[in-house]
Amino acid sequence: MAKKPDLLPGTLDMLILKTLTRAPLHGYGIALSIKRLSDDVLTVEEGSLYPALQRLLLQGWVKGEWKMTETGRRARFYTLTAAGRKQLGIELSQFEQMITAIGRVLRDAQEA
Amino acid sequence: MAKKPDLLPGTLDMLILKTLTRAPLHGYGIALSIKRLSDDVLTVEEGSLYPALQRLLLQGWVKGEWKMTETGRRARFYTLTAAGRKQLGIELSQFEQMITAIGRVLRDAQEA
DNA sequence: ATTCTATCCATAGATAATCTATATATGTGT
DNA sequence: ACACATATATAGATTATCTATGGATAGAAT
Repeated sequence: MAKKPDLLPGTLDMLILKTLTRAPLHGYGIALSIKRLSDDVLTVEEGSLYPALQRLLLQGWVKGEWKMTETGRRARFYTLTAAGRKQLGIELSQFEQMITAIGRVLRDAQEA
Repeated sequence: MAKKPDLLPGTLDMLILKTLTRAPLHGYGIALSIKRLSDDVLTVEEGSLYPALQRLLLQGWVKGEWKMTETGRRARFYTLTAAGRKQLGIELSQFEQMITAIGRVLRDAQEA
């Protein structure tokens, strides 16, 4: 039985950046948001999430601040930076290009 | 400058299997076909292609036979097996599910 | 009180997929 | 002779993800 992957490799950073366009969120919240919006199809494991957030911090695409949640827990909230917003644009257009290209191969495009 | 990937990780096997539904092909031909159908967006490097073909052979999703090309070269032609056809179906539906789910996150789906 | 579940962070190690680079060989065109 | 397209293949590096932990706190349930 071929195991179903939790997400499409290469898309996690884009999903996180997109999620942060709505509002700053902590890691756990990001994971929950992606899971819920995707109707439980996409699951972001901690072992993928936190390394990804480290990557994004290092690139300067997000910044992090420790704050309190509404429920009185400390959590690190991530905010999209201007560079991050720009990066999201790049990733979105590359992704769309890829998907379109894959679609052409899958639909067995005959040359015009 | 973020380097643009040649393909979306996790999609290569599917693309190869799909390509073989048209006709048996050798490795080089598969790579060319994908490149052309995708309008040069998807490039399959040798270092990705041949390991992928080994995987597919090992799984029994394709079989390989040495033959002569029209131009008189020996080349290994790959043919889709019944199991391969079934696998392609699985991968196609998983892929579509993933893309749909990613689309929901990217389009910022509000709950109904 | 204690236990369970949910919330929250983070890392180590394994696994898998892809890319870079290289090696080999033949046929065609110039 | 030389370049280019055709054709296969592997070694090694890189990167991304997953599995499996480990910790800590809050709230609800028993």
